[in-house]
Amino acid sequence: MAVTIKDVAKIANVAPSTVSRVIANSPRISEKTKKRVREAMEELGYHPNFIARSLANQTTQVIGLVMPASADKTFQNPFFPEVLRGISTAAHEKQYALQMSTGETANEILDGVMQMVQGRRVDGIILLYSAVEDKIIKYLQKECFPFVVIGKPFEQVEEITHVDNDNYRAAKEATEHLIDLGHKRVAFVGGSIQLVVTIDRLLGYEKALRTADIPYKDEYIIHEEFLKEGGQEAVSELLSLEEPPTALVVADDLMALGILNTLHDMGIDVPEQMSIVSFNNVLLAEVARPPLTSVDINIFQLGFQAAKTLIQKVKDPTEPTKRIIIPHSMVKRQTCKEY
Amino acid sequence: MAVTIKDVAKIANVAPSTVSRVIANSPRISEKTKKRVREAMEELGYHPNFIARSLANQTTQVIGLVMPASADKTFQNPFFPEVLRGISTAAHEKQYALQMSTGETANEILDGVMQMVQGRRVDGIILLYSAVEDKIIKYLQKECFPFVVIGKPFEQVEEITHVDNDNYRAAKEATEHLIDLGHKRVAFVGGSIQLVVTIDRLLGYEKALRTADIPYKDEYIIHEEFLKEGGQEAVSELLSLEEPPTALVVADDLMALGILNTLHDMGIDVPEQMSIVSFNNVLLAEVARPPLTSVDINIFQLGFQAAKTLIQKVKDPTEPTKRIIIPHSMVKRQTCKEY
DNA sequence: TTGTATGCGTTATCAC
DNA sequence: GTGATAACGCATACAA
Repeated sequence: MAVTIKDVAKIANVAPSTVSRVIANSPRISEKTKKRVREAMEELGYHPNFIARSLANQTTQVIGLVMPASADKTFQNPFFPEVLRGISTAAHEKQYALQMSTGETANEILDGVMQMVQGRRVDGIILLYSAVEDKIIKYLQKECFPFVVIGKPFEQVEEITHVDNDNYRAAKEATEHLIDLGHKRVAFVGGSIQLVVTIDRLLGYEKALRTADIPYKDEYIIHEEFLKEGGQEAVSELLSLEEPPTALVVADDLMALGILNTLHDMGIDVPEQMSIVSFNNVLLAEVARPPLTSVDINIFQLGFQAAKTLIQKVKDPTEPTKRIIIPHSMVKRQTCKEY
Repeated sequence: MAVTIKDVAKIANVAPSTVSRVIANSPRISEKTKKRVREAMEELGYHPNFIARSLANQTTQVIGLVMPASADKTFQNPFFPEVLRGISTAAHEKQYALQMSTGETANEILDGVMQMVQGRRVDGIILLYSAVEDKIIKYLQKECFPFVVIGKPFEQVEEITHVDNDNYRAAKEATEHLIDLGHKRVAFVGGSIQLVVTIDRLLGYEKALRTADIPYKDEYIIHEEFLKEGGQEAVSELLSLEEPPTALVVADDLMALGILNTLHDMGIDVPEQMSIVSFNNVLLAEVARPPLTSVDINIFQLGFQAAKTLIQKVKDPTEPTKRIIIPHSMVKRQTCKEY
């Protein structure tokens, strides 16, 4: 059995409660006994038992993370390591640990979340994605459990604390950039329409077209969670239209990479024959050939602010609902050209 | 306050201990009372408190994960989401939760591990990488805490349970493939020499050369944790040699991608003027242009087996030390050509 | 400033 | 089969 607070108390000649107070650095303990107790802790190699502490004060110092289903393609996106890094940094600063959901399907994940919450394993939860009709959000709301969403909630935007980009504006700007370059036939290649981010970016794209008086065509809109096969299909579909697009707004760097390669195989030059703007600006964007013009959404900050906000909320449940918008910026590289 | 075992006991008209036995599905409780208790649990919406359970039976059902420092480039490698998926799958099967280390530097991470262990937050630990002179391993050994390493431990290979590929043989085979194609000037581009995997692959590479009676040249060995700038430098360095290599063994797909692009920029055709074999076979390998010939190391299995093995070890501490080797296989795509 | 007593929600060891 | 009761290790209200 490990060394406990009692052992320390004994050899420091104080009561266990005193040791507890020293750990909490209570101001009402004399420096003298503090020192004595600390020496005893040192001597015995004492380390507080977090589980016992959690049980006593009903708080775990753990944040639960809900990732997309691991069976999901989304999981492979470089977006996740980077948000994780942001979350991890903020959590570490405030001495919080991170616990991940496991599960391959949405239902398994929901079960996992229920375990975390009801089992009192975590103090709060961060959802790393936002999808339509999300059961998890509904559950957490019902339970009044502290949580923060990364991305825009599908419903009740005003009532749910979230950290997001202004994806509508970002997509609008990206599209406008293409339009400014003279493109009139601009297509949109998005990820799963189940993801709110896809919806927002699509709306921004539409808005830009409308403002520029460019007709919106259904054939120009493609949704796929593809990487390789899908990319090929999507691209050849677009190119076989009577009026193929001259520019693409692509929802994600990873997709853009796939498209870039498919175009390369088809002998279509980027940016000479096709311009591309994508989103996220992960490392891949720099390393692609040609390097991708991509909208930097500041993924690290997305995670960092989410964790920070959640921790505030956990510590003070009266904190009001917040919406935090992380700024974006377009990084121009070499995939866009005048038309 | 949430509903506890006592509440259930009360309305089921039994003692709390009986409820506990029902939860554990003890055989010495009559089906009749079991049913009654379960109905009560249902009615009240009871969920067991994991923290309390952990305290009582000294086990958390949580596995700790030690990732590389988040400041580290390694963190960005697509390797991690994939091992995570493997670990997550195995953990989920056995009802274990996952807790991640946080921290930007090696020391911060060591502190975190100490918290996990001493704070009794986790039942066992998986190290997702293996580096030379690792303090964490030494600490875990000293504490006799159950852990498994993914990769080969730098020291005491026989005494540490680990899950690894035969990286020596994998690199040897990759190099031999190049040699079989007629290449005599084969260079090695590896990641951090602090990583044991790099060392193993380098040794395999050397062995292949020696076996084929090809002299080993220091100028042909490059180590860098680069992605973009580094890649450029490394490549131009190699190419400016009097006898530049005609083929490259690259330790990682991500690096290979960088090199591919640098070569492309320099107007050097792959595979016509330069052949490349890389490792890991992540999605990137397929999506690169040309698609990479890459050694598939079965990352998912690496994670899956690690978690499975750790759980066995946690449940039965007398389990002997194990070394599990996950098979690899070379996936030939389009980056190699006869010389 | 410090000690005592009690509770946190379970599990486990006795009894009966 | 089931019920008291004592841990598990710590925090805290209340005393002193």
